[in-house]
Amino acid sequence: MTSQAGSGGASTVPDVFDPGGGANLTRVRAYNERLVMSLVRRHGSLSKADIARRSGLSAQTVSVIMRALEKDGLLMRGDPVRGRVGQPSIPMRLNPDAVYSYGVKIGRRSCDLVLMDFVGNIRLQLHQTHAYPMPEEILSFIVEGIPKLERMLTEEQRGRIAGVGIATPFQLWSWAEETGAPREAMARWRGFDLRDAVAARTHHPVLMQNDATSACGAELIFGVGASYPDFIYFYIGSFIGGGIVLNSALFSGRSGTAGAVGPLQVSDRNGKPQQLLKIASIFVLENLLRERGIDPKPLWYSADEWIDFGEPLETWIQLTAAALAQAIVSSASIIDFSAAVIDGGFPGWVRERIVAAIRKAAGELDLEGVILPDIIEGAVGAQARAIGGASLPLFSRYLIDTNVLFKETA
Amino acid sequence: MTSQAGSGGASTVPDVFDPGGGANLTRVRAYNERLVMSLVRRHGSLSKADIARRSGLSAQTVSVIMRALEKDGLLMRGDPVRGRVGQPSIPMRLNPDAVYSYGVKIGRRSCDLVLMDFVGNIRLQLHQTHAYPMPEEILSFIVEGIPKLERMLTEEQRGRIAGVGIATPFQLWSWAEETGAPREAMARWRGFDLRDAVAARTHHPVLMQNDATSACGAELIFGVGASYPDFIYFYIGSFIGGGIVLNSALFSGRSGTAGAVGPLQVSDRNGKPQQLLKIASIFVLENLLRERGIDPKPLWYSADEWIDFGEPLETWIQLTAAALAQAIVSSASIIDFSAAVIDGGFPGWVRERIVAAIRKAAGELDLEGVILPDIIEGAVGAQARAIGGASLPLFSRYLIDTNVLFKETA
DNA sequence: TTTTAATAATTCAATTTGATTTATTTATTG
DNA sequence: CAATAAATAAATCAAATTGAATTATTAAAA
Repeated sequence: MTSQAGSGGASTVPDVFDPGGGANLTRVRAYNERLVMSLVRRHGSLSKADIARRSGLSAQTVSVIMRALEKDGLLMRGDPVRGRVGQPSIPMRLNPDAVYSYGVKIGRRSCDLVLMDFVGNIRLQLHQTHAYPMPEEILSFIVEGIPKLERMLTEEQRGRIAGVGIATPFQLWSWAEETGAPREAMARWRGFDLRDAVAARTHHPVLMQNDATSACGAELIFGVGASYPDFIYFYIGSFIGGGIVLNSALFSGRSGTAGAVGPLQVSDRNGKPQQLLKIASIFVLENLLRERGIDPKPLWYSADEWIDFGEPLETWIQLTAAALAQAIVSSASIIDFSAAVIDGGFPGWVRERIVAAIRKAAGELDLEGVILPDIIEGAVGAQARAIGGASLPLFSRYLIDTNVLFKETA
Repeated sequence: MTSQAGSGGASTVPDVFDPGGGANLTRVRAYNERLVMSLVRRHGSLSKADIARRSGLSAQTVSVIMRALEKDGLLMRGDPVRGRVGQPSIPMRLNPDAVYSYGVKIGRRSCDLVLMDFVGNIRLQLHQTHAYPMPEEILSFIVEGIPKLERMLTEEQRGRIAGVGIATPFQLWSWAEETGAPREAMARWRGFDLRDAVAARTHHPVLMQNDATSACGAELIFGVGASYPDFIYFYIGSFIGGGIVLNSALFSGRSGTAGAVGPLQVSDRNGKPQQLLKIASIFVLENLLRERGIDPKPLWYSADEWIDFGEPLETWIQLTAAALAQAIVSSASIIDFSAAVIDGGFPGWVRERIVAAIRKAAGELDLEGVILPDIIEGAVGAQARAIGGASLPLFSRYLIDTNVLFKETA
């Protein structure tokens, strides 16, 4: 039965890979608490009886859990709802001030530090622009920015900060060529562990994740996640990236690069196989503009201030849409996603045009045997990456996550 | 924050999609029991202390669980292992006779009914060939075959049958054209629910799953699953199909079609975008042989009796490998699979040549930004689909499955 | 060769945790 | 006032953990 297993490619293979660890009572409680909070978050507000029905837990269990969460300040009771037979129900909702967390977004032209509350509102914010990102500069921006923001909080509020989540492109050094940053300068990112560096200079827990994956996470918690249990997310930035949600959970994979989407093979307009990121990225539009003697700078001032560049923009949109349509069909035949979510560093009217073009292009492909996912626009907006970063510490402490139940077996 | 969510494509969208239900004590126990059995299965045999270390559960808990499983006849104790300091350990292994289950494979030219034991050995077997599969014939074969096999078992053994698992291609009627079956006859599969029909005529629980997904499941439990926590699986039959394993669990997706892989977009030799199944399927080889005036029948007698057709076979292998290489790279940029497993309805030497050709072809693609999965041969062999079918009832009752912990909230 | 120490596997008994069950109270509509 | 639904208190039950004890073995010292 288990005769031979092929000789494998290059990497070494673990002898036997164990499934997750065991479950116990304490973990069940932690899991159920997170479940309750996730349900409340999803629906805005729910009564204890509602939660009991939706979770399948007994009313008493839910009552105990929710009273504890209320006592901890995580939940707040709303005004009793009358008008139906029986005792009025008391809707419970998340206390926006229960938990804060920092989100950092590192971009090609700018860097953001935001303080987000428990329901996803940005409360405080710092912004810095740069010609190209440098490790030392970014590090100071973060570790000096944090106390700067904290001076605007009370002692009590500072105690409710869950941590710092950094959303950054991976392998920053490989940007150099296309973005015009000096190669030697960018090479300094190699071997520089930003997470460790920040962690060494703040007492908050620090988490780091790919920027597109983070934006995807923001969409899961605060955007389309409530409507779609699984989706593939594309974030069109300087380079296109993405993320994946399965069973209402961010799936980042064994190596953390699931949903990278950039290297997806698509056919270009000449029918040649090509990587998706060589077509559906903003740097391509930038080059297109330069070729036509147009100054591409307006692309970088602010995502909301693009001007309509006319023909080159339309050309780029068409090529991008054709490539994304293929990518969506391919991904749908691997995982039956219920939606493909499109967002990026551009204004809403560009996103709208891209989505419309993708829908059109997808309709023209051979769809036999595939169920085409709903192709929709992202709902979170320009700060998706920073918000996704900020939600990392929330994920790790308050949001539903199957892994809460199982022990680490290291 | 949650302003607009795009207008969606065609399908209707649920208002809010809830996460899974709550967890409780009984379910924790059920989960831990399955975990113990999965660990024992993976490793062949393990002592209680080994299980405690690997699961993170306390020694006492493991002791209680395993004694109960032994009492139920699911586990057997082996000979004490001496030679190390301390009390000798008692290796526990699965009792092969603890549970039996039926597996059905419906194929283009034949149908199999097997009785599998708890460790994946086929104990009894029926085989039937046909020009093309017809609902009534298949149904009689199954419901008459079951009592036929059961007459060879003792009363006691019959009581230990977990159920029937059917592995079948979906949408059988859409085969007609390429396989030369009469279109009207195949149309009878439309609206025929084989699962219900079988369930109505046997007292065993009946489960059904796509044939390629089933083969993938067999590979997970009895094949390469122990070495790779996540992989994409390709089964090259009349039409190529596949399956997906994530976190050591079969992922079949919302609609059950995850891992269908057939509609994956790849470039054909002329650079045109084409569906994978139009290139990497055995019916293509069949047509190739016919074009050259060669009788393709040897393809269908038995998977192990192919003859070397020379040039047309080599051509098909090269085209198939080129297409699969692209499919693997695309899938790896969506999910960072650790392996791509190749199997199909052909002899081992063909599989070997295909895998070698894929490795070569993959090396020639643009791999920037992707980690190429190990490309390996399937380890289970010709009966993978039937074995995968038979393991469905095992999955549903004895194998680890995160869902065991959570309530159905319907 | 005998004795003693160390170690590992296993199990027993008591404790703790947390969900469920049952019964009760409260607030509302019709 | 009857019916109904929400919420909760007390008692019960299931299962994992903790700490201690038992058993079987090897390794090393006398």
